[in-house]
Amino acid sequence: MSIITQNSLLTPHVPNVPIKRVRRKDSRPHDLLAAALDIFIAKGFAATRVEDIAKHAGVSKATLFLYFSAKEELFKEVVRNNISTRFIEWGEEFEHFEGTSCDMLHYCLNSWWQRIGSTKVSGIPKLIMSEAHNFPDLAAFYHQEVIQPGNALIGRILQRGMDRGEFRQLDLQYGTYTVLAPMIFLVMWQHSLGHCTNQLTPMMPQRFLDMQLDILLYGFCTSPTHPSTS
Amino acid sequence: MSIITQNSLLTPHVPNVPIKRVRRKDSRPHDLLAAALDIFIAKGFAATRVEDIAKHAGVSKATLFLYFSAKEELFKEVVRNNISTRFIEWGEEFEHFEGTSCDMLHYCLNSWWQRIGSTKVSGIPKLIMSEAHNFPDLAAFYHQEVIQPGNALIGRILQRGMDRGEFRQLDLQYGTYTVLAPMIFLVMWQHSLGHCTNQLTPMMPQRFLDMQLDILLYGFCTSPTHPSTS
DNA sequence: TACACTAATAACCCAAAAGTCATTAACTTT
DNA sequence: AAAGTTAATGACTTTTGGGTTATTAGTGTA
Repeated sequence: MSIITQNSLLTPHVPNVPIKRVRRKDSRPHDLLAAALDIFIAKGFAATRVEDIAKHAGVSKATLFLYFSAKEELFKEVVRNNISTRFIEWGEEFEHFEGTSCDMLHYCLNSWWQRIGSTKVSGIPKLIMSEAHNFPDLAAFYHQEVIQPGNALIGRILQRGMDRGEFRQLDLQYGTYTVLAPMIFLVMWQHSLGHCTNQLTPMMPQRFLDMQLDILLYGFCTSPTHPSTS
Repeated sequence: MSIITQNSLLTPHVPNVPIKRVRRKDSRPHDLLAAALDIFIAKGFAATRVEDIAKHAGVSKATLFLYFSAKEELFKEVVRNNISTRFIEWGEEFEHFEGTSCDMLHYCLNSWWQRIGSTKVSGIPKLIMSEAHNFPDLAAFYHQEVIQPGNALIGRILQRGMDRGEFRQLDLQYGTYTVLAPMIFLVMWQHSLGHCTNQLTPMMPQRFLDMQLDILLYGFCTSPTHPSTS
């Protein structure tokens, strides 16, 4: 933390030997967004220092502000890049989905796990839940950009299940929360107290999710037995 | 934020008129803990300024440090005062519980809601889940002081239910998580994105909890119908 | 080689905030 | 009421971190 810090991550060099400047206008935004994702996830929003992101991307803090007007804007862009895009995929997949609504809910949780839950991107929902209160602008942005489309997708599955007589008549809003809750719990747990517990009683997220899905479908479905995990 | 800030909350006074000092050695710790609870919950741990707590309690920052050696120690004391004490109550109540294990689980969630979930104290678990990663010491403390005893209590109910043939054979660990998840979700949601959603689609926690308990018991119990919410 | 053009940066500014300490003033005792 | 005790505080130190700006140095062109 003394003199050599600068650029030490990517181009370690002897102090007093001036650093070779590199011009890469095209790749900077991408590099910065990748670095931002890592650091935001590791530290949270408030605790992240913009300078760390810059260093991680191999540039100076001033360069970062050349490409993003403020810390909050940078973060928003990270969300758009890593999450918003997912909803387009899901939307299309759901459009053409063929199987039962049980399968659909199953598929929903599983693909969420593969694309978000099990990846580092899961740090973003955790970050938002954690800091929404201190950054109401970010909260509103995330609500509009992620929560609303996400809940709409879940609601669509439930509605489909009810329409096809596969699910009981459910309250859409609370039914959605019921699907959402295990995902939020998992994300929060793994990024917080999970680390304390895991040495003593390691938690296997897949297994947790399977169990939740089981109970969930058992409660939702009209037929007494539902098609178990295939 | 200029000259008058000092003590403005409790004893607003004209600038340049020196403040009357008050000596209340006995009540200071209590006052400071009460103030700390409010501010920590409102802002979170990192974002809370010790000086705000002091002002809220009607003393100077230096006075606070006279009674608590550091911000973290103050917070720990808040946890002990507001949560740890609850586990003594629950432990005793569970010792003498008479009814079915369904009732017991019902009672567990309901008294949690009344004593923690619906009160401002619910801000503490939310705070911990949010900031555990940045303050590993606090996380470890909370894990030992709250999570372990809490999980033990839940596990006790599940074990009791299995022993008495009321519940199916469940994995204790994941069964516990299944009970925990809706509580964590509720607390996180209400203290974060809940504020965004509540104007559009207000969520009624009681109703959410009832529904969760319903699904939960439906999945846990051996008898096809369980005693519904009485 | 000289000259623009602009990507990149070092150095700076300013505000916040945890913790410390010498000083002050309220209470107690005699 | 004078002296002693100690609760309370103002003022200070130090570090941190978001954002700005004047300067530097790559790159393409003639």
